Amino acid sequence: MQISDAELEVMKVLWARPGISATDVHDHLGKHMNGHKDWSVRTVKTLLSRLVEKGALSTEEDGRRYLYTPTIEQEDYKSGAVRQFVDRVFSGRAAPLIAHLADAKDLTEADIEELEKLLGELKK
Amino acid sequence: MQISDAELEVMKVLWARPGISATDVHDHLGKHMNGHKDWSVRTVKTLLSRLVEKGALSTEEDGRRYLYTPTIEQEDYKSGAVRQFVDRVFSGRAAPLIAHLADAKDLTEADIEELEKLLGELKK
DNA sequence: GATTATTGACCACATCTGTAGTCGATCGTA
DNA sequence: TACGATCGACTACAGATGTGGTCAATAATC
Repeated sequence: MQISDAELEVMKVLWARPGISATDVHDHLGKHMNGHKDWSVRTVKTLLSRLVEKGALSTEEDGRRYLYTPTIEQEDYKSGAVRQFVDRVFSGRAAPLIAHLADAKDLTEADIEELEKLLGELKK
Repeated sequence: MQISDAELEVMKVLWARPGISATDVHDHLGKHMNGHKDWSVRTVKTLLSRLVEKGALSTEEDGRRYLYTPTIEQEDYKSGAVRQFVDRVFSGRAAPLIAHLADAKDLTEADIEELEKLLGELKK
């Protein structure tokens, strides 16, 4: 189940607040998503429809409108996305990916601490 | 500069062997890429053209044909791809990505060792 | 009650992608 | 030298994606 960039933004809103309407999704996209998502309501509705078609969202009627809820957990989606990405760019090898993260200085102090904690758990 | 999935496979061949012809790229795709890339030569040529258009490859005439060479380093591409991915799926936070890698058991023993080495360097 | 706003259903349309095909020129081989 | 293989240029075409419009029904407001 492929989810496009724009669709993913919509999913993020619904993962944070499952069971809201198209208009609500539109409002939250405007407000919370750093402003750079100023799609029209139509556009958001199209994205919602496509996500329903794809089976990523389920709907519940609420009077004349629909309330949307993700059918997949965000964490499950992320796991799949990570695996796909590692396969695609790093031919399935995870370590080089981490090296790149470090390179790009995308790792903060906090990230490094978290990494250490993770490593501790992995070695158990 | 967006590079699609299919185009990336072509780039991988050319990163490994810069300055080869379309036919050579086609042959290497068949041989080395786990067999699941059995595109026709036409398809490979289309991908090459698109990559040239996008500026990802440069060409050098060699008689009647072209030799192709990447204009971007593979490592640079990877860094960009990682950053984009982290932005898109993890809203820019790298640590959760690593947690997912661990979750998905995509990390082998060797990866974990490499991670430790990396951590050592990061803490310096 | 009449007008306006909202909603879902369906439609539009350009660009990107995957996957080739056609054509005219040329190169190598019988 | 005639013919098939190969090359690049151009064309094709369906599905995905980003972005939104139209329309008819209905809800909300003056």
